[in-house]
Amino acid sequence: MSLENVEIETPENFDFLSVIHSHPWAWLEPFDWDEEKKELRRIERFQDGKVVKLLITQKGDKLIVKVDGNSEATEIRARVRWMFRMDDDLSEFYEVCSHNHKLAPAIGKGRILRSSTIFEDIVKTLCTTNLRWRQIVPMVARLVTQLGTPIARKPEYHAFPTPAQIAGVDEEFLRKKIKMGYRADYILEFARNVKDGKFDPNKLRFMGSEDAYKTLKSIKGVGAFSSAYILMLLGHYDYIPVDGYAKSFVSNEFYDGKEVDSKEIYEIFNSYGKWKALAFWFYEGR
DNA sequence: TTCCAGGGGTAGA
DNA sequence: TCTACCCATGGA
Repeated sequence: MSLENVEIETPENFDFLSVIHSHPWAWLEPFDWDEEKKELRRIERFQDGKVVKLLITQKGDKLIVKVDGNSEATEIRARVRWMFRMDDDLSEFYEVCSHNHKLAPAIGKGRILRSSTIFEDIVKTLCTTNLRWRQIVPMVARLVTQLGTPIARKPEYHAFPTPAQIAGVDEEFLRKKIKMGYRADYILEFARNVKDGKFDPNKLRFMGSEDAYKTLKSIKGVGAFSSAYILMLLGHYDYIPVDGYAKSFVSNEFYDGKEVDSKEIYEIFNSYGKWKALAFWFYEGR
C-alpha cells in the first residue's frame, strides 16, 4: 500500500465546509466526516475494480487528497472535482443573492456534495424517503458493507456497491438483511435496469432539466420530491424538492403558519428563475 | 400500543 | 391533475 497526496486547486468562492454541510451525504457511507479533523473520508472504487481510501481536507486554496492505495491521480482529481462541484459556475446565483439580504449569506455557498456516480446518488435518495435520519444511516451502512467491494487489506472499508452487486441479490435479501422495507423492490429494479443497460444514469448529465426530470420520475420509487432532489445534485435548480420540511419552513416564513402546498412554495421562489431550488435550499434560516 | 418520519405508487374521480 | 389510501421500518 502506498500513501500519496493529490492536490487540487479550489476555484474562487469555494467553501469546503459549506459543501460538507450542504446536505447530509457526508454522514452516509462510504463517506464519513470527521468533525474534529475537518476531514472527509471516502472509499472509492475505480474502473479497474481497485478500491482505495481517500482522505480529503482543505489547506489554503487547495484540497489535499491523501490516497491510501494505488490509483491514477488524474482519475482521483476528476472524481473529487465532480463530488465537490468544483467546476460549477455559480457567479450568476451569487449576483441574485447580492440583491436579497435573506440570501446574502449564501454567497460562496451553493455547492451541494454529491457521490462520485449518479447511480449512487439515486439509490441513496431512494433510501432516504419516508424514514427518520437515524434509520437511514444504518440502512445505507448495511448496504455498503454487505454488498460493496472491500479494500483488499482493510476489509472494514467498503466502496458503494455497483449496479451489478445490488442486482445480484434478491428482494428478500434487501428486505430482511438490509431492512429496506418496500424500497427493496424499487432499488432492485433500478439496479437491474442499470446493470442491463436499460437505464444509463450518465445520460442525465447531458439532458436539460425538463427531460432529466421526466427521466428521473420514470424510475419506480422516484417521485416529484426525489426527482427535484437528484436534479439539484446534477446542477439543475428549477424544480424545488417539496417535502414536509419545505412546507413547514415556507408556511412559517411566508404564510404566517397557514398550511401550504407546492403551488404556494413555487409562488415564493419562482422569481429566482433557474436558481429557485438553490435559493430555497440556502435561504437564511432554512 | 400507537404514532410518525425532510414520500411514492396506484386507483378512481 | 387531484385525492384517498396503502406501503415497511423502528424508535419514542
